[in-house]
Amino acid sequence: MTKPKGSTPKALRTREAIEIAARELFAINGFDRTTVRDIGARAGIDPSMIIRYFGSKDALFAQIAAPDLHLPDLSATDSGVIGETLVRHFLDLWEGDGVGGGMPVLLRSAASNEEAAEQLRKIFLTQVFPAVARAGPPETAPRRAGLVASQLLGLALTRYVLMVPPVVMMPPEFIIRTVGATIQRYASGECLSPDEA
Amino acid sequence: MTKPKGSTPKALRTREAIEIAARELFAINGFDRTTVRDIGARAGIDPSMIIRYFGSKDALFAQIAAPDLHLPDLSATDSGVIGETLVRHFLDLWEGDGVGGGMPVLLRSAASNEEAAEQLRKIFLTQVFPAVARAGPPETAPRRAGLVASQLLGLALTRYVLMVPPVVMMPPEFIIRTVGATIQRYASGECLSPDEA
DNA sequence: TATTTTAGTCAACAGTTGTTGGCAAATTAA
DNA sequence: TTAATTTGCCAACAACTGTTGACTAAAATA
Repeated sequence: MTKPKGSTPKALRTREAIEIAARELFAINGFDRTTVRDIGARAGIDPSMIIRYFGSKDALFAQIAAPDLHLPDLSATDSGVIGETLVRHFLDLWEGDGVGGGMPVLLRSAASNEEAAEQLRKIFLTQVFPAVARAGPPETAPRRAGLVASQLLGLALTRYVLMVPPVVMMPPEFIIRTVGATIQRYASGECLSPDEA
Repeated sequence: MTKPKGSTPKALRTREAIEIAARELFAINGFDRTTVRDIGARAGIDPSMIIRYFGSKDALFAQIAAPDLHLPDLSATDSGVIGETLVRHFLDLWEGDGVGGGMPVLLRSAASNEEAAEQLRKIFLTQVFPAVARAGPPETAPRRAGLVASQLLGLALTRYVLMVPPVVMMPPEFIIRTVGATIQRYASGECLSPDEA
């Protein structure tokens, strides 16, 4: 035994270097415009290593672009501040360099990469949907979650990808208050007629 | 004289065929994943014609992706239905196959194409901004327009590009009412403190 | 009709892409 | 230290990219 192919300390270090470089480049340029040669150059290793470590460029992307949103349990928070809580959480996630940085990666790539789009729908389904669902009547849960997603992703798109000037300049507290109020209305369902599923 | 290089009826027909094919493919696959060979095949002509007619792939894209939103003059409409009017207008534009179809094209491509992103910012600046500006106090105009853009583009993103199921299923009247209310709040500035520019 | 101009095709170019096999160097295990 | 693996680099591949020039067929002009 004792033949760990790819788990020696040196291997783990370069493996992580590749992941970091890939995450940065995918976030900046998207999937298509990021080449394995670019990633290799940034990680300081030969491009061929990327294939040997991850099998293919697509496989590498799949491993990079799986962010955990760590959404808070909204059923526990005061129902009056659900919107603010959600927006604050997302801004903290996106503004920092944490693992949630996988979100801009997906947003940049989802436009032309069906796999990335599927990944984003999955995140929406498994993380945003349950969190929003508990904040209102179950019948209207899909629509409430859909509206929340449209505003939240629109914010991320205009602020981090398209970089529309006034949206970029807005201080976090301002966004939390204004957009938070919208999310609040969507999530609670106060904007829906009682008879529409 | 009488040497119109590219204005003979036959030339105009194939030129239009190229534009149509390009518009469709750009909208479906985005800029990067659309090749001149694909466009040529769909238009039924040799790929080299595309270069001879438009100069380059980028030039073709620039001509395709310049949609005119034809936004209504909101200063003339009742200030109470500004939101609904705007959302209804965008849905009509996007839902149909008209010239406004250039919007999904841009949205798909803007993620990885800086030129497309710039184009989208330009459209925002020259069309959405003025329309929204007249609906409230001038000092808050940039922020109001920014918020409007974030919700409007988020709607287009989730409904036409990412195709988040519940957002796709929403009937237009539902969107006009719910999202329209949000746009109304953003555009009028009723969600802003009076002292924040 | 004769002639000039244009539309269109073909083949090929130079560059870039993801990916692979062979070989030297370094690290690990004994 | 010596032997066994594995990390890493190099060169090259096949496929695909946008783009170009030469040549043929068609159309417009006279």
